[in-house]
Amino acid sequence: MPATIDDVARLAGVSSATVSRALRGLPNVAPATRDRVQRAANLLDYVADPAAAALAAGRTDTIGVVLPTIGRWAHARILEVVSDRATAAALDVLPVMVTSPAARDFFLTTHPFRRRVDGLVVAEVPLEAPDVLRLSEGRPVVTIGLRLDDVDTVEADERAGIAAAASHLVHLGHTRITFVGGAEGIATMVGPRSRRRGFEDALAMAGLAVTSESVVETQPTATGGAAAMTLLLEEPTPPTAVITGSDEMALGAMEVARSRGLTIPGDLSVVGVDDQPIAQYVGLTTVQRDVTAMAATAATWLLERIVEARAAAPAAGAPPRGPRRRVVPTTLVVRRTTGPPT
Amino acid sequence: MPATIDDVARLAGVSSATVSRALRGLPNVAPATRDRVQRAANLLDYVADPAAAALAAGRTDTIGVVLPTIGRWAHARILEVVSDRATAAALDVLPVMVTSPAARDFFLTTHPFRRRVDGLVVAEVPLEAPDVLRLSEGRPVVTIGLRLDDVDTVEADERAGIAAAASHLVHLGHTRITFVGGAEGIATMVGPRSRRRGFEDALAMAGLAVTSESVVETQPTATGGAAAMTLLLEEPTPPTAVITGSDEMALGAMEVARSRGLTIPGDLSVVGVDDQPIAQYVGLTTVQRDVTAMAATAATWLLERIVEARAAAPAAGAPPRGPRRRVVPTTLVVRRTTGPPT
DNA sequence: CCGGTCTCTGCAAGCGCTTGCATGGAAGCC
DNA sequence: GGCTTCCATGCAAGCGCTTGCAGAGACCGG
Repeated sequence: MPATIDDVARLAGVSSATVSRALRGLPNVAPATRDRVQRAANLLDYVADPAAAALAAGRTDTIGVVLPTIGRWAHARILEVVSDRATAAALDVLPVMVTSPAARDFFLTTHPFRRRVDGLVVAEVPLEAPDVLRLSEGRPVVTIGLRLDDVDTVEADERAGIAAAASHLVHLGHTRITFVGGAEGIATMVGPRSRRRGFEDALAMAGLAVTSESVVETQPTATGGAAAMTLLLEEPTPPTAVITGSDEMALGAMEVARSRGLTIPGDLSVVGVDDQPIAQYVGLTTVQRDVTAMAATAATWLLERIVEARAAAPAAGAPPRGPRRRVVPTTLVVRRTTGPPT
Repeated sequence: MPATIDDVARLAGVSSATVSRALRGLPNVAPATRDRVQRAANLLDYVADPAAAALAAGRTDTIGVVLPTIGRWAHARILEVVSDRATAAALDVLPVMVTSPAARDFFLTTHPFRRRVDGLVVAEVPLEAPDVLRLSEGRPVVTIGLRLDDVDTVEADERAGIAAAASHLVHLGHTRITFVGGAEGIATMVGPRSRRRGFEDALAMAGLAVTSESVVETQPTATGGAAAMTLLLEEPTPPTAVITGSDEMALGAMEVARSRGLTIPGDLSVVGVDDQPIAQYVGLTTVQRDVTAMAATAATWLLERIVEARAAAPAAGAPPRGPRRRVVPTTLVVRRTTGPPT
């Protein structure tokens, strides 16, 4: 039903090859011809069938984005920014959520992902190097918050950020500080471990002991933060300050504290991570991660690599440049949820 | 480089037609054959090229999701839920952001969207009926918060929700209540207008006059809410309560009020819309919209329509059932940002 | 035991593009 | 002015699947 390239060719009085070249802006098409073709295409409301184009040209004009969720702020923002950049480059975006191990396996084995994309960004999904290799099959990959050999990576300097947060609390006079982490055990993901290390750094520097009780683990959600806080408040000497792995967790923790009658920051200081827009409006002290910059960098790099790959296809002599790395700085934003212990 | 269907066929000792049928679970394949094919496919790590399949079969196994943003909570959540449902049905999702009029035009004219999807959900993007017709070209469409003739639609009962919020404020004793709306002027979108109407309903019922000053318009973001609040506080007799069009706007407004030294809810009561998870943790009184249910319904309907369309292709005798409509109820959730005026 | 039914499989024709190669004519060069 | 070079275009061979059609057995009942 929709017009095909042959319809356009007939109407413009040229061959379909010329239509293809004209519409894609390839060289060696006479201006007058290009014009005529363009007009014919407009008249017929023609757009090339992406499936046919993909099959013939061996490219999909799509980039994949692998994320643990879409609903959580940082992930949504990553998808949004990458999507923006991709659209500007005339590429589509294929988001895939890999939340559970089961989803991961299905995705790795059954999903025709690798056939569908020209490149992919993997954001904060705990995949091992072989998995990514399998997914990409030679296509360009950029990861966010995930360090793999020979793969472009952008990450936030969470270690420094958390260290700054911890030392901020120390200077305020806190001595019982707990770090509430989310998913610290995943090997390939840099965020969790480096957050924890930053925490230990700062405490050590301040001469405070890092006991097994000063670090707890939970889900990286508001609910997880709430659960952890509940447990902490049941201890004989609860902390006077907590640093959580995300703003969501911080809010969850705060709500529990409040409902127990604690004032913030009087009885409890709370620090989050991300500085999502909400944080400003609720006055949350937090370690700001420039998620936008991370996503933009990842998108830019990926697009560059894709262009490279296309150009290199005939030449086949691309200098195998080493992987790019970028560590985006973090900033401690002090607001109203931290103060001296009373 | 990757294995093709012929590789599998050769290895399994059958024709490619049989491989195709076996792998897709079509009938009329001997169990033993199916097994052999499956094993060969596994061995070669074969997955069918979606582009080739799409071209041959005339379907894309993809659904499009058109949204104004991905970053804002409700939109991210819609995308997440739809994506979940689609994955379960072995479909991919193609998100497209239509934020500006320019993006809209590009999208409508240049983007090969219609060729890429088997159906689409349009969520809170102000598109006119002809636009949607053009996009869908006969494919199934479901809209969220957007009422179009002959198109399945799911929406929240925002009118009732806002009315409940307004009457809640009236009962608390407020007489100077302002509604801060976002994008009320868009004709096809039901949310904005019905919110406003609900507001007027409740005020009229309470015998309060709806003046031109009791409704203001701004951007549907935190910044927009802040800007509106700033203006309101400069008036000689500012309102003692505001209802905003979203939780984000409410938070923006609250922050401005706080920074001016007003207490909440003492000096100012604030109500939002959505009840995103954050709202609970900041104690925001809000009109809860069940975004998850809306998105799930939209996804379910769309998938049903797609299945119908596929089945009907040979039969071509589908009873042209009228469009489905669902209005999801809203609930006023009273928390700590509303109280009697002092 | 033979024609009629099923079931399973293969053949081959596309699906709508892209692109290497060939062609013809115009332009450029000495 | 003849010959090379280059530009604009067309031809046609795929890209890797799906699917209508047909054929070959297997099976069945009378």
